[in-house]
Amino acid sequence: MEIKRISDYIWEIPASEKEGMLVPARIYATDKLMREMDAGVLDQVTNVACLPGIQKYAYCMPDGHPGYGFPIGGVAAFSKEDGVISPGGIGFDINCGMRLIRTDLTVSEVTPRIRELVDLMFEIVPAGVGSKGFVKLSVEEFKRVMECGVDWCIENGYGWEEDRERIEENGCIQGADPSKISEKAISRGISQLGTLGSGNHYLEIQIATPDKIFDKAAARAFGIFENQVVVMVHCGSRGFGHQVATDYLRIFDTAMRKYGITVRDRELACAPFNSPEGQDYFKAMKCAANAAFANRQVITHRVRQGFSRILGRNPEEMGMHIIYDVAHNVAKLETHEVDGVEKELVVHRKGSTRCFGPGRKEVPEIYRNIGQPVIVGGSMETGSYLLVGTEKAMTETFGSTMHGSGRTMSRTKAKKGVMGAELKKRMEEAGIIVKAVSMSGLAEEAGFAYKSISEVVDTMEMAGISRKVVELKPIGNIKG
DNA sequence: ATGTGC
Repeated sequence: MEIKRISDYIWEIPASEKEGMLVPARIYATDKLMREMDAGVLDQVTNVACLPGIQKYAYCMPDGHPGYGFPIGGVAAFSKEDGVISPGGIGFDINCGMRLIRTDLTVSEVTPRIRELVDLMFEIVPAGVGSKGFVKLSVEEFKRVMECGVDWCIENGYGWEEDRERIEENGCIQGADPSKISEKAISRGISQLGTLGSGNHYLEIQIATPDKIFDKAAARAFGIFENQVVVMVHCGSRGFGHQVATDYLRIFDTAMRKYGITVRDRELACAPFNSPEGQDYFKAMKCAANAAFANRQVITHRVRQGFSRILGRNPEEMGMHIIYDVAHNVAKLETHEVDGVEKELVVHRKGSTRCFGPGRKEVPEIYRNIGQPVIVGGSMETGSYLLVGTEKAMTETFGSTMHGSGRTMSRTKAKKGVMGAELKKRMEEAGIIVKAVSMSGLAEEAGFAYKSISEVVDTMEMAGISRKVVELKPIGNIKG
């Protein structure tokens, strides 16, 4: 396949390279990241470029790796009028996302209590495959969670009024319709509120690394200072979103025949956005997205309680404000400029993050003159970043950036590379106290199984899409 | 990612 170099950080596969491509594909990467990019990504991103109604380019971010149909790290925007919606472009874990909670505490106050803190968090935030939460819901209440997301949590004592505005979509995407959700999805999801899940999902206690505050103005706006303790939460909609995706992939299989859509790969199953099937999925997807916002909210409540119990002060006194919560597996209706015209588009982000620049109405008022906070998780050994969106992202990538490190090897291969117990020991020697449900699950998340987060972050910064605000280093990790 | 797969 011919790959054209557009700039130091942008590569393009012309639409002439594959039959059926409607737009070119663009990949953000340095030379090194491009050389190491899985060939499956190039195949998938050019398949996406063939989908009806796609606008401008099919994108892949530098953390890209192959996923179900679409690459993880993908961004694709479709015309609202004659484009499609595709579960493969959103991911099975609908509204998998990141939340960052700040504190006024410093490393020296927390380090002496870190083992107790990790132990307590492990106890009060259920993790692992099939884990159940502490919140008991009736079917009617669970449907309220689907419709209201974080609003339900705040009304029921799981959050502060101010939390709402510090969450993408205020923690509640309008238009969620629980009548579009199967019984099976309800039965899987009803007991999972406030749970982490497994895989690379985690709760991490981190430090704002000294000398690694890159953007002083943004750090000030986000309430970040050197040696500060913050808490990062990475999880999504658990079995609930997974079931929604499974249900609608089946429905879309037949819908595609009905609407005469052909795709290069069955995993690209989609339906016209304006069809009844497409709209039903969009409404169901919003239910799962709101459940995921609520999931991270209940976990936040427990994080505040846990810190309070160990440190003997109330969460308000410790300044435990949410900095931001942002999805990296979701489709949204957004207005973007295409060929000089403002258009409403169905923007699919799968393993990519919204990163709106200053001024956009979607950016909370408290951050509007700075830009939207972007939370990206590295591997548990290497650290994470808080970034900020830019003006350039709005014109180049539909206001989107990377989401994390991106795997470089399979889970099976990672497990062969290190034993869980050995990794745990190595991490403790490096000052990271880790408590995991599964030791083999821990090994799958070893740092060597991921791309370098700093390389990926630097790529997006040099491309002008998102800017580094601060690097965050882990001192405690809870995972499934 | 996921009550881990044909």
